[in-house]
Amino acid sequence: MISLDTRNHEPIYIQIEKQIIKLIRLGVYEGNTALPSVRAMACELGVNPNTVARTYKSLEAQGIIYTIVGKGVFVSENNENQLKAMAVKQLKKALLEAKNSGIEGQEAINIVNTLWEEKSND
Amino acid sequence: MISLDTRNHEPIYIQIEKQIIKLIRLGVYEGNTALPSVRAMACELGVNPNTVARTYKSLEAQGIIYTIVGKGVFVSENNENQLKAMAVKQLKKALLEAKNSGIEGQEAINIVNTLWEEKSND
Amino acid sequence: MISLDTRNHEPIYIQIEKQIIKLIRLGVYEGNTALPSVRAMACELGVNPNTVARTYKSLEAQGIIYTIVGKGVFVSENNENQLKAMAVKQLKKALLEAKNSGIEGQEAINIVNTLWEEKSND
Amino acid sequence: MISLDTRNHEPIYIQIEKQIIKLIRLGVYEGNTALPSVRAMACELGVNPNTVARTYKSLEAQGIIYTIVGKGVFVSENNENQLKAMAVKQLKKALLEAKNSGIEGQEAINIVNTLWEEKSND
DNA sequence: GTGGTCTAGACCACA
DNA sequence: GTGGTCTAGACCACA
Repeated sequence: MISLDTRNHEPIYIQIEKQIIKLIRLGVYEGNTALPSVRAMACELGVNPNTVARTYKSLEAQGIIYTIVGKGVFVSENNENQLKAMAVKQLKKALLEAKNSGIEGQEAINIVNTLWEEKSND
Repeated sequence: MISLDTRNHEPIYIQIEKQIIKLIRLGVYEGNTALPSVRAMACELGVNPNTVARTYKSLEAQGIIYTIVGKGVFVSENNENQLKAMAVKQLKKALLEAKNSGIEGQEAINIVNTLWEEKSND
Repeated sequence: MISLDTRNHEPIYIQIEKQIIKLIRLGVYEGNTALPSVRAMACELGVNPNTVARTYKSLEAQGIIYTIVGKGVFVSENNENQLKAMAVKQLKKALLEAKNSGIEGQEAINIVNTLWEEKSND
Repeated sequence: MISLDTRNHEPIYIQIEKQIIKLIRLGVYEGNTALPSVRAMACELGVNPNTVARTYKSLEAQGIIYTIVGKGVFVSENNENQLKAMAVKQLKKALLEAKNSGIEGQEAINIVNTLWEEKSND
């Protein structure tokens, strides 16, 4: 369910992180259920366990997952609000850049309308 | 006119690039006029000439500036459309991510309205 | 009477250990009376018996409990002084660190006063 | 200036972290001056560069230092307040544990008085 | 078995 | 030269 693009300059551990967040958002990984172990995930993705461990550490630092040493890594409960807040924050940053690039509010709204009319795609 | 934030993890050459683009957009650097030489710009900003050279290379690769060997670096003419298209493309990408993160169109529009009401800030 | 916080990174066996010490201090477990067996305690807490065994081993190494093979695990007599001494030692260590971090004696006393005014909380 | 105790169960990267914080507090490393590079520090301490990198990442996450990729790692300015707040927080936690261990406020104050009378030692 | 730490060392972007 | 990422793999505490 997770695909890596090694040509992409985005670090692998970030690519994994983003896709896990998406999977949590979609409900594939539910609250308090275990994620694949570091080793299992690493094996599945064909990357080094250290790389997955880095992803998990980052997600834990954000409160999205929690680890129990010796038991595994688990999805935090009720992180909907948190994920939403992260998305809003990113959107604001992007919109501010767009504004600074000379895009008018009406243009931005037009783009929003066009994109949200289409069917959702992941 | 260009300010660098060394604490920001955005590479220096990208920070310079973005601000040159903004200055071109604002008309500070006009079509077919010369930009400061690599050395002059580097000296003014207190950075390594290699860094400015990297910025200019990137801008040239995008067609925003052009080099005349032995004479200097010049702003391309009529790159308004191009700069606009770049900004729109970036915005679309960001909005698509927001949509995939579960943000509703109306929410996005509300954020747009809030941000564009405020006074322009750089 | 013992509650575990799996999200806390403090190892489970240490959490159990601290709470047993507190229960002994509070007189819930009295001298020469038996603690629940490893299996009973593990079952009650929903943890692996190995984990409880580790706790008991640690408590025995500190002389707080003793084992009679085939009969069970018992609370040592007269360990008040010992528990007190342990607590004082830990406190001294923490205060020394605080002092080395530049905290003034008066500040420390103020914090003490604030904390001891409040109602005891576990 | 930094000494490691490999027998100590405290991870090396944490030991380094604590000692760098102390050196910053003591003014050995001043604001906006560079720390030894990852490689230099690793060489000096006889540890792997990755270990030092982990320390620096952690310090950066706490805002105590900042890195400029390609240039080095620098001490943040004005982190006195921050370092102080960290120390106070740690002290509060330790005092709360002491209180829960049955230590009386007056005893804690006595220990404070005893320790702060002595000459400061690092 | 599970995550955490650490080594040894490679390659990369950046300044 | 500087930090960032990644691999390969070892050893450890913990459950």
